[in-house]
Parts: sequence; C-alpha cells; structure tokens
Amino acid sequence: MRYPAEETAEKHRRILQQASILFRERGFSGVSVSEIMKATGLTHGTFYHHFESKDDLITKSLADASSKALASMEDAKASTGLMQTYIQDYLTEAHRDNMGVGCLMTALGAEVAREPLVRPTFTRHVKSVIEIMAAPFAAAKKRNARRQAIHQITNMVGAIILARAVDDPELSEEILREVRTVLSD
Amino acid sequence: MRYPAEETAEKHRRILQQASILFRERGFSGVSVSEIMKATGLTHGTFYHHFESKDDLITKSLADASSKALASMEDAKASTGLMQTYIQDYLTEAHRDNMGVGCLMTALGAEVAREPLVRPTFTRHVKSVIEIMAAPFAAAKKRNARRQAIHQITNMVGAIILARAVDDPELSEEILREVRTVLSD
DNA sequence: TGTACATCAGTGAACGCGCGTTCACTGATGTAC
DNA sequence: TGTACATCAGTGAACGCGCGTTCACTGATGTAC
Repeated sequence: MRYPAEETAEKHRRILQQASILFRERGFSGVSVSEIMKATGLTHGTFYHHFESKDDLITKSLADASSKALASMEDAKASTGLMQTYIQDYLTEAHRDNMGVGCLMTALGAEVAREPLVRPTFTRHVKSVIEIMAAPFAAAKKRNARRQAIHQITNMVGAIILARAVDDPELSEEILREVRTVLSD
Repeated sequence: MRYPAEETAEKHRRILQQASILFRERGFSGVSVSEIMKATGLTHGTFYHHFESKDDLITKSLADASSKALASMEDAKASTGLMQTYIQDYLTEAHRDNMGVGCLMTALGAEVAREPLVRPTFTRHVKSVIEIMAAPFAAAKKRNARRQAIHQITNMVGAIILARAVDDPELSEEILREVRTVLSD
C-alpha cells in the first residue's frame, strides 16, 4: 500500500544511516541488502523502491556519511580553534571499538582501493579532510600545512587500522598511546 | 591418479604463493577457491587434498607470506644498517601499484579486524615488524625505540592505504611524497 | 629385483546456501476533476 | 468539498548465479612381500 510522503522519506534516510553503520562495521561486500533492510525494520523486497541497486546505495550512503563526518570535523575545529582535541579523541579505544560510527577512511579505505565505483566519492572526502586538517597550519607556508595535515591523517588512519587488527589488547593500546604522544607535539 | 611426492609438494607451495598474492590484491573474501586453483593451473576439486578448508588456506598463506616478508625486512636491515632505504622504497608508486606482492598490513589489515580467524597470525606479524623497525633506534631507550617504530609503521600503512584508495593521481603521489619527506628526517 | 595392491592427487559434476534482483499482488495516499 | 482512480511503498515467494564443499571415479606412485 502507499505511505505518507514524509514517512517514506524518513525510511529512506534510515536505510542510508543503517547502511553507513553496517558498511563501516563489516565492509561493503560483508553486508547484504537484506541485513540492511532488516536493520531498518523493513523487508528486502522494498529496497528497490528506494535505490536502483546495492551499488547505488553504497555510493549514496558513503556520500551521506562523508558530509556528516566533515560537518562534525568543522564543528570540532570551530570549538577548539585547533584540531588537537579531535586527534586525541580519534586515537582512543572508544573509536577503535566503534567502527560503525567511526572514521570512513579507516573503516573503508582498503576496500575502496578495490572498488572503483566509490573511489570518486572517497577521494572528495579525503581532499576535504586534508583541507580541514591543514587549516590550523595555514599561517605557515601552504605546502607545509598540507604536509603536516597529510602526516597526521596517515598516522591516525594507520594507527586505528592496526589497533583494530591486532589481537593483543596491550599492543593495541600501545599503538594508540604512542601515536597520540607523537601527534601531541 | 597419484603423482610424485615432490611434484605434489611443489603444487602445494604454488597454491600458498598464488593465494597470498590474490588475497592481497582482492582480500580474503574477494577471491574464490576456484580462482586460486585456476591461478596454479589446477581444478578446484583437488584443493581439498591440499587444505582442510578455505579458512585453513587463509591462515597458512598469511603465515607463509609473513615469514617471507619478515625475512626480506631483515635482509634490508642487514644490508643498509638502517631502515631508511626500506621505508623510502615502501612509500613508492611501485609498491602502491603492486598490492599482490606488497605489505601484508596494508593489504589485509582492515579485513583482519573483521576476521577473528587470522588475527593471531596477523598480530605476530605486527609484533615482529615493530621489533625489526625498532632495532635501529635501540641505542636510545627501548620505549622510545618502539614509539619511533610504531610511528613509522602507522604512517607508512596509512599512506599506502590512502594512496591506493584515492582516484586522483596527483593527490596519491602527494600523499606518498609528503610522508616520504616526513619520515626521512 | 619383481609382483600385487593400497594410496592418494587430480577431474568435473553435483550439493546446499546466501546473494542481488525481480515479480505479482495489496491497499492507503495523493491527485484530477 | 467529494468522488474516482492512478500511484507507489511494502510483502514474501521466486529467479539465476557463484560460492565453499563433497563425491565417485581414475590411474600412476609408492610400498609390502
């Protein structure tokens, strides 16, 4: 049967939201359309009334999650004047243990390298993150500002990926702690 | 029919080798048993005369690739006295474009976080890499040596993952170049 | 050294399963008049 | 404002497909005597 327009739009948003969480937790190919629809409280059949295909959802949910993540980074920058608080919060066990709502680059970067479809959206995201992170350094030469930002980002991404992958809690915490220390200088 | 023992052992080694390349290129779940067997020139049916299951192959091919990678790192360390050459070679377009024979942490780290089975083997690999990278710093305090090694590793891993994921060749090269510069100090 | 037989790697058809996607059908919503 | 009908989100069965795995069969190798 037909549903009120606003209810439909709300369900559409919920699919995008649940997809972005599940994709980050288990990867694009690790989550089925049925699982995403179940997470939003619907059956899989109606998925194709909202999106053209799973690929279509992947692209749109990444774009959606990217704009939300960038907005929250801008907020962090505005409220502290520097990115230091953001970076220290990033390199925590809380972030490590909550992939679903965490950094897109860390959760999906490796799979994006193998999935041409999402690379343009992902690339725009990385460019924006670099610009936001470089801003506090912009007093110095622009080239140095970007270098510092890239250094911070690659360090953060590598640290969370390794901290998530290793089995040994002490090693995992050591990685986070030592990179926090290095980046606090 | 039955085959000479040495021929069988050679095929076994080739399966491990091809698997480690294909897994790095496309991820554990992105490669089928049939594809691996086709790459070694055999049919899928005989796979189960060599390994108990796909999971068994995943574990053993990762362990095999890990010991080869560690041996080549030790060689690099021995021949240069420092890890600098290794690091500069790591952060290149050649490494970025040859996932199949490249760094295990970069190619598989993200998927390992989601696959409990391989985490013990992967963790041993990371520990060994840290120890090898920390050795040149060992003149200073041990804690600082490990910190420096972890800093280098997370930076390298993050840089290659992002350089592979982005679509824009200039941005990709910028990431590699700037991290090369930072780590050359 | 020669013979008889058990072993076992290789083949390709077949299995059950979960996947992305399609379909016929339902019935309240939204629109045309 | 009221009526008639087209629209379309939701449902769950069904589709073809590729996956990991199993199977019966083959025949040279390796071993026991």
